[in-house]
Amino acid sequence: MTHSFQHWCNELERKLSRNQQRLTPQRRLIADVLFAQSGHVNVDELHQLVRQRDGSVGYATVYRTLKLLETLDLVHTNTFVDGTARYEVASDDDSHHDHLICRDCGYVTEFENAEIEQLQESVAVRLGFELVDHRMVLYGRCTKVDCAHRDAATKS
Amino acid sequence: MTHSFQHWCNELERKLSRNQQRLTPQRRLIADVLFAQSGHVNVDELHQLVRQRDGSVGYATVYRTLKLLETLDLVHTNTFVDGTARYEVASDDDSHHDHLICRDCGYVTEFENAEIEQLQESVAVRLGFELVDHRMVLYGRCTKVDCAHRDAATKS
DNA sequence: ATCCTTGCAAATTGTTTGCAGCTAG
DNA sequence: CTAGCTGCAAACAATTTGCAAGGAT
Repeated sequence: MTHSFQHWCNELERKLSRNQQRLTPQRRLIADVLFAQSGHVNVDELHQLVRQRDGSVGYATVYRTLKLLETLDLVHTNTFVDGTARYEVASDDDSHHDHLICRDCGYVTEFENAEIEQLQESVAVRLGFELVDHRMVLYGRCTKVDCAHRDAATKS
Repeated sequence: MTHSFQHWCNELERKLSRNQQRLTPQRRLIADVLFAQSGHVNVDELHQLVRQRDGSVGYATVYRTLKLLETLDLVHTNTFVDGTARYEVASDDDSHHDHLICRDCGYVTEFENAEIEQLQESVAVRLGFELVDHRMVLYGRCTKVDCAHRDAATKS
């Protein structure tokens, strides 16, 4: 499950100071905004949201901060929605969720499935690999006549 | 299983002529080179290989041809190796394979697993979607001390 | 003082497009 | 001829980088 911003931010500060790096106002702000979004923001969207709170933050800083957060393993990246990099806060525990995305409206749902993960593990072993990570995205369509999530698409 | 170039190329010609499009020498050459590579070539590599046989073929033609082949469903695209688009010949039947990629050497292995696909189907249904497609990539490491595929990496 | 960070602008990278000439039917 | 196709160069979009100035320790 996702934890509190407080906790996540402490984690961030701790990891930064370990490398003589600083939790600057810009970084804290970007982290805050990213955390507030439940997930899958791209750099442009994030930058705009950040600017609403501090108009002086530059594009490059958002890029650099996200890359930093990624190397600290505090956010995860994916590019499956529209090719541009999108970010989401990494979960605290070692749990891993995958994504199901609607081809009609672009709505993204998250899910976990231990059974599949187990099979992935055994596939890897059978092929002589130690499984480190995986990415899985299901593409589908709402089964209703009118895509139930179509509203969600227009908002983005 | 993958079929013969002959067959695949006929398929290409047929689909092209259906839309008053032509199987030009350039397109045939690109198709040939792509087919010869077992898979996962990017545009740059492909372009260089093509140029070895015909130095006059332009970059844009390679891009356009690949996009064309993709819309005709004769090749598949993926970007999971290094972010750049990579291509592989689409399989004849409706079988679908996924990829296992070594974090150490970048070697790509393919596999099929019906059990996982079945579970994906049921996950989608449970969430109210009709499953259309999926992408799955496993990231691992060779279990040997020396990555067994390291040589393959240096060649790319 | 030192060294991390920032904002800006310029540079890169991967990919797409406009256009004039060429080619097949 | 007409329409599709090509190569080139220019255009684009996403991301990265160099640099001089600002700020924390």
